[in-house]
Amino acid sequence: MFNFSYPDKAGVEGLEEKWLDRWLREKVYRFDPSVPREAIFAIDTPPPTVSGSLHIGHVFSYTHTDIIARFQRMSGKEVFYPMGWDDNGVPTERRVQNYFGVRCDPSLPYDPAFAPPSQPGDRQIPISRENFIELCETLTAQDEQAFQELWQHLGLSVDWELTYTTVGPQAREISQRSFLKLLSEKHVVALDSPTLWDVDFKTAVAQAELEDRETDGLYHRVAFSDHNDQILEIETSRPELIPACVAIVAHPDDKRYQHLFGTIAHSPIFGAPLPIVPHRLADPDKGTGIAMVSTFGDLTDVTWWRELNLPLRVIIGRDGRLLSEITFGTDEFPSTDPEGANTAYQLIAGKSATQARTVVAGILEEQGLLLDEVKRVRHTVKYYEKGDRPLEVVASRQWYVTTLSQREELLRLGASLVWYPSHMRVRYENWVNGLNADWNISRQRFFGIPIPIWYPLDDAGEPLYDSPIVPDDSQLPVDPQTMTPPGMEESDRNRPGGFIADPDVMDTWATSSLTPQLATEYHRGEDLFKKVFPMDLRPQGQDIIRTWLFYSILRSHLEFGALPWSTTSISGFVLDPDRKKMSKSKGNVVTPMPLLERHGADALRYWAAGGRPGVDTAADEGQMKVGRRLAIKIANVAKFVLTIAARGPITIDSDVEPTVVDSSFLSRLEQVISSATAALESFDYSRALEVIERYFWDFCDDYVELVKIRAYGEDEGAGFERSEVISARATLLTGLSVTLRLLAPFMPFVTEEAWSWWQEGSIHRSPWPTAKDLTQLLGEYVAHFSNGNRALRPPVTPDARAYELASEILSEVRRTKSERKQSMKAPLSSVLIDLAEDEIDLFRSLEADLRAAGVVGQFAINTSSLGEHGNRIVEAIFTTAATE
RNA sequence: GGGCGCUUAGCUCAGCUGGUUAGAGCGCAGCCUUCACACGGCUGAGGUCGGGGGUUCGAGUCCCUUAGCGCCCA
Repeated sequence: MFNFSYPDKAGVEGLEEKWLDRWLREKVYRFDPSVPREAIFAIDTPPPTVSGSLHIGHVFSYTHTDIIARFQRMSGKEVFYPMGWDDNGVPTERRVQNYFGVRCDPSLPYDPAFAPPSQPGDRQIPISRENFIELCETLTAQDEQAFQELWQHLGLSVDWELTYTTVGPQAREISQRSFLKLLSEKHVVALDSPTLWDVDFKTAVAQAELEDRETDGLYHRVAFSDHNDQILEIETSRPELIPACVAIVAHPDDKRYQHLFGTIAHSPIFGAPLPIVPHRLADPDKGTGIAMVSTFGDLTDVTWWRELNLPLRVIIGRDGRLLSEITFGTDEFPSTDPEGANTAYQLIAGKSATQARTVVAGILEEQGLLLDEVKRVRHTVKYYEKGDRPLEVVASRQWYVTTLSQREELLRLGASLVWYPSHMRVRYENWVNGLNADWNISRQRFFGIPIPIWYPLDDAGEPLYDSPIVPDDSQLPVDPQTMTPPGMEESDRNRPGGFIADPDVMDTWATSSLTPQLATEYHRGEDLFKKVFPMDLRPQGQDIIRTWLFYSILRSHLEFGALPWSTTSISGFVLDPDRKKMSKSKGNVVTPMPLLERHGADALRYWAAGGRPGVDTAADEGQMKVGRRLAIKIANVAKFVLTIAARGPITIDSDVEPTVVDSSFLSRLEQVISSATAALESFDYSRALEVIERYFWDFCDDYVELVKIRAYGEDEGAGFERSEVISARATLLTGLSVTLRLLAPFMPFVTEEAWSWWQEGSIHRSPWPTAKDLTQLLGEYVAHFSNGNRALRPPVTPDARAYELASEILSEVRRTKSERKQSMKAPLSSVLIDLAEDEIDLFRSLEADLRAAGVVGQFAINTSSLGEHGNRIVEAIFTTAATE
């Protein structure tokens, strides 16, 4: 039996605090790993970047996932739903620098007494690598707290005992072990080669981190000289690279330059001999159609250098400035005029590329080698996505993960992954098809997971890169900067015959791409991992398909030969209320906490659930208000139904058969259950909500209104049979039970509250409603209302038209009253309605409910003019003369 | 330049495999307050589906074309 206990006034205030606390205490969302794999639904949660700001976009996409998680849990799955914190990498470093006003100087020794200033000063304080890392750890811990509070307030049904981070000891261990495994299988290699390089961050970056930006550039038309000392006009936007020039290229079919192929030209100012060679990548329509090749101005230069076997003349350093120790007239930098070349070079040595450009342009102009006005152009230049200056190409030693050779397999895996929405697959395919480099995973940064490698030093103290020393598996995780390789002593570090550590850390994606392994605790023995991997769902943003999703597939493929999950769901962005993209610089970022406090978690979730999968959605407080109203309505109708139900058992002498309209209503409910379930099974939470919400308002406006008088019972004097009263109460309660459960994934707080007024246990662990439960539930409630003495007789075959017809007539009665400006309670003495012949019997079975709900004395039936009036109601006579 | 998505009521969006008078919410207008709900309820007025062409008995829904917006990639 039920324990009905509901408040006098139903509201939604304070539900978050009450239920959050209880859910945590009662471990409602705890994952039970003992069940078989088929009974598990595993989610590879996106670990939010904790150093980033909290914004409404987080609420949006995480709510989508939580709705699915809650649905799966109620459907009987044990939901593996961990939370991760992404605290790794450059964003954290940058935040620590700004927050504390410090910078990392790896040459400094550790200062155990160091404490950051309370306010960042004007100048960044240099601190040691270890001090810097400590600050990173301190700050991320704080940031994680703020995120956790938001998530809990929002009601995410995460199991907080499954939290992981992307830079902690487990992450280090898993990342390093995976690195070493790929290394032993030659899927990770170190190569000395030209790399895209950010001169401010002083690190290599990968293709996925590039961004094309349209920038102002200057085209200089420069006079080179050909083998006959004739002028050869070449256009370049980077004249400062003339000293790094190694060749000149034109398209093989370009008629203008056929006669020059095979000859030697010379660069202006520096007099370097330059072979003129054909290559298909030279664009005849660009400039004069003939281009200088430098090492390196961009990635095309790299291709030319490689394919044409050109020499290397590096003048740009890792800080983006021109190297000082360049001498012309040497083998490396040949020149017909070493003295002039060196004098000119002295003017640009040590300058930034931009400064040097101006200087060289000045010299060219002075010497009459600038053939035309310098032209302003808009062109696209590659930037590091987090960087402020164009990328340079720098030759350096980097670690790469095999990628290009896996293209076909990666496409095949992408095709076998289920995508919601499905067109997002195309973005992945475009990316894979456009790959042009292996994945560079080494970064020349401080806060990250170290490359777990040392190198022996020969007797001259030179590192032997070809024979790296790897740690024992039992040593992991290692920091090669502070730990020593097997069999060596700390005193052997940096000493001829000893060893040095690899100075680099891994790209943060090299760890984030392992979140399935991290979450399933791959490092701890393989029980959980074996059971849960591959996981079921990867929810994530569309912006990181080329990084997180792509890299995760790549790693899983290389290591396990399989997809890491069967399905991915891709969320859209949140736009500001004016449908503009939110960004810090525009200052239009919407922060979630004030909204949560103003409207409540259920209301924000309602708004989020309205954003269809993959579709960009505006932060709309209007929708949040609608959500809040819905939550209040849920509480109220629940209270009302329970008020009626609490009137208690009625004595009757036969079993109960549900009335025609009651079973008709139940068949509508059955349809709602099946379409909502189907939508949720295919991750279409917004469609499910739409179906459920529409039904919910029908339930309130039509069904409850239609039967409430009957359900009150005999003492209301409405003249219903006792069994009809029980049928109404049982159906109302059935409707309420199902309605609350259908809404629970969307509005976990108010549904839990209403559930607690009459049920044991959390609604979030109660079974998801199914069509076949309805009869059983109804039977239980019939038994309840008949003191356990009576059962449910098999329901009549439900006639869907009954509930429809009743709703239609009730709605017309309301319209009639509204049009005559009468109260809904104004009595009508007589209503004349149109019915088809075959509707009359059906109507008779609804008539008593309609008379009660519409306060109608009697209905008169007209069968002759159906359809002529456009309405059912032909005429309505008010008991007291209507004013019109 | 290539790709993907979008263009339906004043606003934000549904409309899945083509089929009865195109739907919802917000906003707007009108009405209704002691008996679930004024942090409310009921009722109503608004569109011919970006433009053009085609397929079809029939198209918002398929095809072609065109314009605008957004995103991704080069």
